[in-house]
Amino acid sequence: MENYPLLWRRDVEKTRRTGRPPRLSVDTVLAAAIRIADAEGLEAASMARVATELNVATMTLYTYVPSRADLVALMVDEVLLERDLTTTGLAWRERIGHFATRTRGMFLTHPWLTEVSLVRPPLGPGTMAEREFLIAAMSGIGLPVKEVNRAAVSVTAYVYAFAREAGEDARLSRSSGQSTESWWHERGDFWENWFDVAKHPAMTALWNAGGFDDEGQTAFDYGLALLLEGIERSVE
Amino acid sequence: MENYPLLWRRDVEKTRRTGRPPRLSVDTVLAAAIRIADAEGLEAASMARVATELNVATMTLYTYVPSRADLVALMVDEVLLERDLTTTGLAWRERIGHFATRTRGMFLTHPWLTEVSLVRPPLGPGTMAEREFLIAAMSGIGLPVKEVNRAAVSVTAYVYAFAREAGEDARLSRSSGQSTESWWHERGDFWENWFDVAKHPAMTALWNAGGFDDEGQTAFDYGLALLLEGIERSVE
DNA sequence: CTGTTTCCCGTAGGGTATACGGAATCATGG
DNA sequence: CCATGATTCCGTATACCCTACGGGAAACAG
Repeated sequence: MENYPLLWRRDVEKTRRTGRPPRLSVDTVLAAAIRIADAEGLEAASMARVATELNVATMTLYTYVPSRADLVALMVDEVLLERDLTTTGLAWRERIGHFATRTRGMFLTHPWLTEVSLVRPPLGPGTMAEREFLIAAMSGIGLPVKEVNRAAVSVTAYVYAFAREAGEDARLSRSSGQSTESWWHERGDFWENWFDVAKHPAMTALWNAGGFDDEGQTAFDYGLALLLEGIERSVE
Repeated sequence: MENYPLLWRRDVEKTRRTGRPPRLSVDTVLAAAIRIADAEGLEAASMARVATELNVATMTLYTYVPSRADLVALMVDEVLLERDLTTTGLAWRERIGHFATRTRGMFLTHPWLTEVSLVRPPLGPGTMAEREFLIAAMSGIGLPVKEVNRAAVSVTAYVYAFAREAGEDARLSRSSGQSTESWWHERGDFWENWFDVAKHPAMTALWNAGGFDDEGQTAFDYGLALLLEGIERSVE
């Protein structure tokens, strides 16, 4: 695990001359694995399946990638980088909005990201580009040095929480063939047959007052605005 | 899936008289599964493994639980409920703090929760108790009806994001036998050998200014305070 | 003892990652 | 044209996963 030469392969020149030339490349393998995982989930992108897709034997993949864990790490860094956060001439709050949109899109395109842990991330270009983007956005707006990273981490956690939720929604919808909306609708009888009104007075009251009529994105926008306003206020 | 009688089994009286009496109970099975998952991860709590632990054959478990998916759903609702959010006489902000502490503790005790999706949650007492607690905390502080649920959802997402992170940390630490701190330390050479200072000026500048010296909890507290202050301000 | 109900469980089948060692293929130098 | 060395390619074998199906065993009521 943690194969820096592979993660940073674009920055390293290849000095390969002799020997049997490879039929594939790391990027070919990655592209196939990501394509399968996008459509059928991370588990479907098994070594055997990816190999079949590329018309080689399973063990051939181990020529390009040391292990499946490494393959997944490479996949993650790849989609983080491909999200392409670069912007020009945007104010810091707009940059955060851009970050949120792109991150959500990334999870929707690659729902298998929800099946991977990011607390020990691949130390590759994708991860680094994300940190640089956020630290840059939070720097130079007048925040005390000690608070720049705190603000970046808070916002990241908040944005990722909702993006991940969207990704999980997409993943479950594809794998079960049923949208989450339809899933809830199918469980409409729960509220009549099992929900105990007496034990849940606050929910019941709010329900009767129409407090649950929101669309999906509303809560996200509400909280993000509070966070960003709070950060802005701590500058003045 | 979605077996309400099992989820709400405590509210349903058992009318069992005749026939061979069971050796186990749903709660016994759940307890064993949770114990194994706590110590070795969700995958380790396989039907075969749980059965072995209880000295019965694998297929015997299917007498108590319809499928493994149902077992996991029951495990989730169980630990959500056992978190026990009940409080008395706390102000709303303190209640949210209580929620955060208990939720974090739950993820630390049961790190396998990070391997389960909660976007289509088990509709059992644990899930409902959580929603009731949060809606109750956000009600009666003067928020417009439309904003009560938005505030509850925002805060939930934020709190869960950090709690989940703590759980993933615990899970990886146990499964790899290495703490995340030691993991980072082991990768200290990354910054010297692979990190491209020229491409990451904002990170580099902040690093040199000592902006990355924070402890873990600091960022969480920082953002939660902003969120709660924002909610409070929208009341006045 | 009989009838009834319920629990208990053996079998069988299609998937998974990867250590190891040998075969296939290519560029080069003589 | 052949020998050499480097590299890619891949067959095999292992232990575990979930669960449909249906028959055998056990306990209780009367």
